[in-house]
Amino acid sequence: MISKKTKYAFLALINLAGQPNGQPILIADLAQDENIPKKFLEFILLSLRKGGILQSRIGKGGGYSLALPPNRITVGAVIRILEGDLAPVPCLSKTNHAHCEECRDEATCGIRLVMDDVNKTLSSVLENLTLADMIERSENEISKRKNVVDFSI
Amino acid sequence: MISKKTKYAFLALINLAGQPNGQPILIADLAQDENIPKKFLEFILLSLRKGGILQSRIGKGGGYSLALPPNRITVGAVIRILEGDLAPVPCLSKTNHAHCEECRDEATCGIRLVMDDVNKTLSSVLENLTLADMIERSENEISKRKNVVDFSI
DNA sequence: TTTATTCCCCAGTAGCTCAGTCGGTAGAGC
DNA sequence: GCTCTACCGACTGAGCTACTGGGGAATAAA
Repeated sequence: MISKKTKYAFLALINLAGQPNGQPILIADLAQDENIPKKFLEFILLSLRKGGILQSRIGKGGGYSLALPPNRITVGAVIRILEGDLAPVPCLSKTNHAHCEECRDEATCGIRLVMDDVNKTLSSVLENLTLADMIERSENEISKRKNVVDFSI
Repeated sequence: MISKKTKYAFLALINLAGQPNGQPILIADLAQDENIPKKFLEFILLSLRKGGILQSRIGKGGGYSLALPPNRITVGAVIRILEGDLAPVPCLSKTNHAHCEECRDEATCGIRLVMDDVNKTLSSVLENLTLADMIERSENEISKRKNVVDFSI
């Protein structure tokens, strides 16, 4: 289950992606638009900036904007920035690998071997889905529903 | 990331699967064998029994044993019993569906649409991996390593 | 150079979950 | 009826989640 933090991040990113020619938007406006607690959003955007997904400018006319085009912002990257490593067991984590104390032999541990499969599958799905997909899917769904309504009139 | 509870559960299940002709094993023995806090293991085994994966007998000669053959105990079922629903967003949960208050329109929410894909992929992977796979993979790895050692002598 | 604007950053907090622990109850077999 | 075993509810300390508050620092316009 993704945290609220991550969900807020996606809402913010979708909003930012909709901004005409990448114009910066203020934390305060974004917070109001998306109904996200301002201070919390501030922290989220900062994390995304440090993760290289957003860029910011201080002072008048400043704000946040995407640092990459939406089709290069993967769902996996966003989740990894906000939730940390997404390995299902500590011994599979690349960034902060910690071997499991319960494990007798890490190399032959069945749990690890099976979870590695899960991990690989999950990673590949999350790396192949992008912010652009999120937006496209949503738009497709909206127009599909609109057509249904139009026909039914 | 799976919790320690779930990892203990897999360790216990692997141990139980190795028991000759499904003989019951005591919580205390299992706890000692696998280095799991006894009281904690007690609760885990109880959950698995309620989930239909284990069966128990009280009194002398009692204990726990598998209620199903290892190839019918899926990794997904075990995780679901111990961690609860594995839906990535509350609005995708089948068992306790709660719509996300942030969401304007659930039907056209891009986050939901994309996460549904993730959810489906993850579910199908977890439902296709079983306790038998865990054991088999581990044994394969052990024999593979043993051969390497044999040849190197 | 002042001032308004905007992000940056640290510190704290209520409530919840995780990983257990304690103490007792109830059923099965001898 | 005694012993062995699983069953069950309540409790706890540490750490995490979802925030809130108070300033500080960079930037641009005046």
